[in-house]
Amino acid sequence: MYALLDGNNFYVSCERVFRPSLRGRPVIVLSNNDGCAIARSNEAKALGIAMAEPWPYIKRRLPDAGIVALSANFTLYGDMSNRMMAIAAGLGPSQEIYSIDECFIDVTGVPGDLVARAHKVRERIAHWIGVPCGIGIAPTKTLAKFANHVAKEADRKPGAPYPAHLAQVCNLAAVPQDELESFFEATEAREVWGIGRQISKQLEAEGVRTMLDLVRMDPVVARRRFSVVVERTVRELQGTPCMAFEDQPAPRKQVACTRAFGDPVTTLAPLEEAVSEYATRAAFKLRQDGSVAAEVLVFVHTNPFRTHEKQYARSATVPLRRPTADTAAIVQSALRGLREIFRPGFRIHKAGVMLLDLRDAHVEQGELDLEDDAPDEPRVRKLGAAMDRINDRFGRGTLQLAAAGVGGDARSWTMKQQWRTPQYTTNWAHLPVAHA
DNA sequence: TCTGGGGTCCTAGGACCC
DNA sequence: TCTGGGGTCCTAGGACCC
Repeated sequence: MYALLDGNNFYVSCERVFRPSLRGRPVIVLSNNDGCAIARSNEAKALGIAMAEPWPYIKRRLPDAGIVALSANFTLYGDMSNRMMAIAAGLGPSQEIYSIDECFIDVTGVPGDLVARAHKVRERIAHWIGVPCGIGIAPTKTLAKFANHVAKEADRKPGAPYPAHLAQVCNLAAVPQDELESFFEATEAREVWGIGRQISKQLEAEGVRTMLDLVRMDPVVARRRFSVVVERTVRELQGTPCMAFEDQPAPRKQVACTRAFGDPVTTLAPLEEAVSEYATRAAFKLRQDGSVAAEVLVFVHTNPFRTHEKQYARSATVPLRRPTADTAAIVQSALRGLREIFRPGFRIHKAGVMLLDLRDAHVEQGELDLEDDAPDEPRVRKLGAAMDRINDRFGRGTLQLAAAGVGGDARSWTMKQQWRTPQYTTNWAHLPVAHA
């Protein structure tokens, strides 16, 4: 038996904890570069603001709605997430953190009234963290996701199709079969976890419109007509667990740092700065994971939405001399790749660095040192660790490679973040000051 | 006259998720 | 003011091996 707990409108709820005046108002959080909406309060959803709707469109469409738009503050959300997850873990013996705002908890064998226990955890999170959340309980992960959906809808719009007593916490296993089927019938197939835009279109063509149609599908047919992925979803909806519970997160297989620019870039120099910075950040993530990379991929492309502009998109994969997490080696390789793919005459909109073919840093393939300039790995690692400690203590960017650029204002490529809120919980300098 | 059977590994592209 | 960023998994097809 699984529980799925997730924060309601998580990013907006985090912002509201520190600015209670935002409660009851339409609030949205924007993507990097203040591009489009990535989180919406219920009031914003009621205005018809869609996920990923570009901010300029929203403003033009709803100039007088009193919408509050905030730039994404991932440092804050990450810290609030850690706090929420720590309390959520109390729901059962093991937890899988699935994303920044949701986790599965294996509640198999937990004694007592599961629903009452879930309500207590919810209240504790609301009280201690200040973020509202919903909890769904069911025999499989896919059904737990649906139970969570029911809990949220019953809270937002009690009555039909989901009764008020299922608000906030919904244990699907306690819902009678005929009522359950009425829930399934009231839900479109595309709402199901794992059924996206393409598959739902294909399902519709086969006459599968509601979740009930999907539940009644023969898994063998699901596999033949679609894929093993759809088959698993169907089986999960029928109550057979097909998705592993991963309380020990598997090591990542790739690490990326990519950004769209605040203003388009046309020359090599600022691109080199940006790519150096992205490579530095990616290398840092890699060290945090305890991994090393064997390949660096760098890419640039123009803005694909500006169809009237000349388009250009290229990437280069550069093998590393030996697997490493050394910032200097990774930056050098990324820059080498960049110089290979750069062509003047285009308005470059986005660039990124990806580290591929990752391995465990503790498993090292020995080799004969036949070159004079072979890097001294232990010293390289010490240098990297020392830089990380200094940056951890004095702030990110205290020490950096000169390649990433030094001229503050000259860094025109940095993203726009016009309405960034303070890092309330992680930065002493951002603490509010009370004046007597 | 005319070309086996069984397998692995890699890659690109598609689909999905939050 | 004009469209995010970071991931995963699956599949088909090609190259290659014996």
